[in-house]
Amino acid sequence: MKKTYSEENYLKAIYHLGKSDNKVSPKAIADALENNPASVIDMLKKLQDKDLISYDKVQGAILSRSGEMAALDIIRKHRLWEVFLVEKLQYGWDEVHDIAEQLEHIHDEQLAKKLDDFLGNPSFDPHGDPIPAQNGKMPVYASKRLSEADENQMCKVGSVRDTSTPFLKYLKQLKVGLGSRIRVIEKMEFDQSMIISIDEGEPKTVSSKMTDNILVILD
Amino acid sequence: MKKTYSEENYLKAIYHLGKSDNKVSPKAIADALENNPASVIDMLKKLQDKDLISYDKVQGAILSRSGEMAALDIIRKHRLWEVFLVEKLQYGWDEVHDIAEQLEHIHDEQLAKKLDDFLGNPSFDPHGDPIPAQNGKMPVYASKRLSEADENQMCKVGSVRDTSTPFLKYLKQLKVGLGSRIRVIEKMEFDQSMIISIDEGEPKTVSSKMTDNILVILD
DNA sequence: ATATAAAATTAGACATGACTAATTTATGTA
DNA sequence: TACATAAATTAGTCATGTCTAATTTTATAT
Repeated sequence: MKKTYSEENYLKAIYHLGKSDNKVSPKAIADALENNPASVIDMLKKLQDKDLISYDKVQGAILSRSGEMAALDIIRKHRLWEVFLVEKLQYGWDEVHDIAEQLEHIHDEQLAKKLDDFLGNPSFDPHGDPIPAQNGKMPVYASKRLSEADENQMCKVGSVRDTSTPFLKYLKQLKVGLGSRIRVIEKMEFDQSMIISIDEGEPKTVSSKMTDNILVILD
Repeated sequence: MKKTYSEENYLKAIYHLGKSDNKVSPKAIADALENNPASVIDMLKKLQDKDLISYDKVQGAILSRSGEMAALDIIRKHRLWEVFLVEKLQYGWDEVHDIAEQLEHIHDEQLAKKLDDFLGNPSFDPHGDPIPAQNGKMPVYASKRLSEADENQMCKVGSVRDTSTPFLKYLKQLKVGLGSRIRVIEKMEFDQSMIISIDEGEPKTVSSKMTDNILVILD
């Protein structure tokens, strides 16, 4: 039961969208995949026929057991390849997303396992995201969004939730990376923006869109 | 001017078929790609429109300059990935072809270069085939087909011309690998089969199909 | 030279996965 | 409640790359 490139991308998108507790609507999927809702509905029907998801207007799209395993398998491969690209090929962490997007679709029975072993069985990818095990289990570790940290709190960047190239480039510019130490100087009530100091540098203002997408470990 | 997966496969096939001096006919391409001549003709037209090849009934398909560069680029990537799979991920040389067939289509400006550096700039892939440089130049070394060797000639396996899984499995069974020493014991005039000794082992009979696809360095 | 076979070509169809435009269903607000 | 808007859905179209079936061209053998 091999899946097409497209099917795999839909399953992945549905998985990610399903993590937040909102219902996974055709519109949401269309936005995530940058295509249109009509196309999405066509594909949802196909995925439902293959028992990879269930879909109805009220519930939205929900991954079946096999759909979720398939999604986790793609995500596992995506993140393992990201580790490879950064650790072995010396790419920057903000450059690897699009390449991993392609590599994740390579089909081979043994590949993920062999790559995993070669990389030393990493638990997290270069963005700090957990790499699912073969059985689909996710390694977890305590973390909060930066937006949830209190004023004067010191914390360490553990991972980023948005791994799009523009966001990562923005972080690079701010000199924020995994492990960067951030002190919350002030939280603006009205728009949730924050003034922070990065690695004890001068204060900078960042939006809630930024702080919502950074996961930190509190000191 | 990025090429599709399919276009890349056609260019590669045309390149390989063009190496032997036969004309590259729709039939030959169809056989190589395991599809049918009608499909091939459709694609040849598209490739011609993009100036990647020229095609007419008499000459067959001929790669243009840009078509050849594109083909060499795919072959370069294919062979680099094969080195990676065998050297780093511990695959057997008979297992990697189908995976490399997928990996060769990954698009990224820097990838081939970075992979090449990571692998230590290898000149030959695990099957002994030369890896084109970025500029398309092929490393060369003297070699002949085993079928051209004389009786009693001692030689060393330098590469294989057919890298299909069935052929490689057959070689594995015969215990023939890169560097194996082969002595030609007898050549049968009538069907060009040969009796050979592999690494001084007991004599074995092999067909001309086999000896035509093994390249050797004469002692 | 001509019959026969093989190869090349054309025409028409199909699957996949996308699109636009029109329609229906929900949701939210005055 | 009723209108306005957003979302979901349907119908029809399109590009890509494939196929089969028929037809034409080329090559081969007697």
